[in-house]
Amino acid sequence: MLHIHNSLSKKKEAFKPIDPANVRMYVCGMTVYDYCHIGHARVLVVFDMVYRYLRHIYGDKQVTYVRNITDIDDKIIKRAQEKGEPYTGLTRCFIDAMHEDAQALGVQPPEEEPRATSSMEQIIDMIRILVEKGHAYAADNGDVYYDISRFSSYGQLSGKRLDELRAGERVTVDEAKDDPLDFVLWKAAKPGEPHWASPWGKGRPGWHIECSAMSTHCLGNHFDIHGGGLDLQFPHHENEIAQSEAATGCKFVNYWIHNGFVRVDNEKMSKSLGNFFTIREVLKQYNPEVVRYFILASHYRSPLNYSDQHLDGAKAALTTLYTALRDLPLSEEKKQDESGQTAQRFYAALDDDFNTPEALAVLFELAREINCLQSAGSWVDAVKQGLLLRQLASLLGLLQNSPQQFLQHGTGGEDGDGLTDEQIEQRIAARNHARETKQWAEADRFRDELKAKGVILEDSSGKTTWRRE
RNA sequence: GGCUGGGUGGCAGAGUGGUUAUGCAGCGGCCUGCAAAGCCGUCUACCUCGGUUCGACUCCGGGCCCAGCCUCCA
Repeated sequence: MLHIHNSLSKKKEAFKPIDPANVRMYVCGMTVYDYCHIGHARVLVVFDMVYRYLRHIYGDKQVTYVRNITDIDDKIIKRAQEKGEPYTGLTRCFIDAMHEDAQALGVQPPEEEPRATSSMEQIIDMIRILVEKGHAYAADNGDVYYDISRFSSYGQLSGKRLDELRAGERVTVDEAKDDPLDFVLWKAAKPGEPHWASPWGKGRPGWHIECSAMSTHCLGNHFDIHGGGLDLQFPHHENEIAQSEAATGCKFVNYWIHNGFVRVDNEKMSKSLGNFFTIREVLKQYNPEVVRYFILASHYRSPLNYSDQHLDGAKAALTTLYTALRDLPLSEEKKQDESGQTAQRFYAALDDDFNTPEALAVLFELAREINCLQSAGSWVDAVKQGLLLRQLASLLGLLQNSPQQFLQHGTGGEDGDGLTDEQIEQRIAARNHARETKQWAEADRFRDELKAKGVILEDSSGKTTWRRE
């Protein structure tokens, strides 16, 4: 049975869906004013894995995954002004880029991808309800604020207490607010800013309210899982709970999942620190599957240190797995029996709060078994286990490419050596000709030349195969 | 300052009150014309000080160190 570490209770809990026929998950997506970085890649990949696993348990049609797009906010407006273009052009560009990045990483699209600008009706509606219920107030400056004092359990998710927050020196005082901790639901538009009409005048939504409005609109007032990066826990998710529960009168979310940060040199990767690597930058150097493996090789709640060494390690590990599959005919579509111990251990690992490192360890043991079966000549069993390996790995979105494709062209970006497959094959033939007449120096020269260009030759069972390192 | 989370072998990274994580790297062997890949074997661990226990890396307490949140951020 699946257990999830719930940020709300800070404990591992058995996962019990509200309705097993429709398991509902909402994840906070991107604010689209720049390219996605590796931190965003982690959110995309981690929750894609969660999504895959939920569908495995409850059925493909029984899981609804919603991931929003924030396509209007201060930063978007600022960036568009800097670039001297309409904000819609800017967001369109980065939404497309995000979709490209996600697809490259093998991230399956969610069922719904609501955008703030397409959800104004629901957003305004929720603010109106909050005002009517006395949980929000319109200030003199045209903004509408959420009244924190009316929501008694505020701080539950982030483990914060109101008096402690107030004691902190970093809460900025805004004259228009009744309480410095009140947060904005509706921002009055300044001249020249994009705006929408509302009962409180022209303006745009605050950041937090859009997620409350979109999630409850798409998934209902009460749903199963809400996820996002750890940095959203406070104040974003805390505020979402306050807004949603005050507006609907229902419990908002049962399980909160937060993934850990990506770090660079032991420091959080973030836009504000400027120490980020964009996904597309990294993909010039590494195969997207390597990036995916790198992300899943750590537990989702642990910090993930980014470096070339770690990606090189991920590539080596993935090469080992693909090598085990290399010589097997894996075209068969038949589903493999999963009642064996290996598959059970794999699923037990994922059941334990999505322990992907443990699950990967099982895959390596399976790979070794396949290699042993192959060298023992047990081809039927080797193929069976090979199919099982690929079947299990599909839950992680790994090993779905052909081994040949990964091993020969998996370097990421272009094959940098300028050699075509035919040229490589020609040299292999020339080398094997030399080997037949025992001209070893000549044969080694061909191999060394290819090695210098990053092409590794391997002679096994009377055949020569090649791969790029 | 308040509140979280964490400190595991050369590196990365799981886990457990007494028994092999796993990957990469190293070493020895098998295989190979030689390699590579693969297989077998093998060496490096559990921040520190106390406590509980027959026994703790694993539980409890103190300390040190690191990261994060308290402000936009996945």
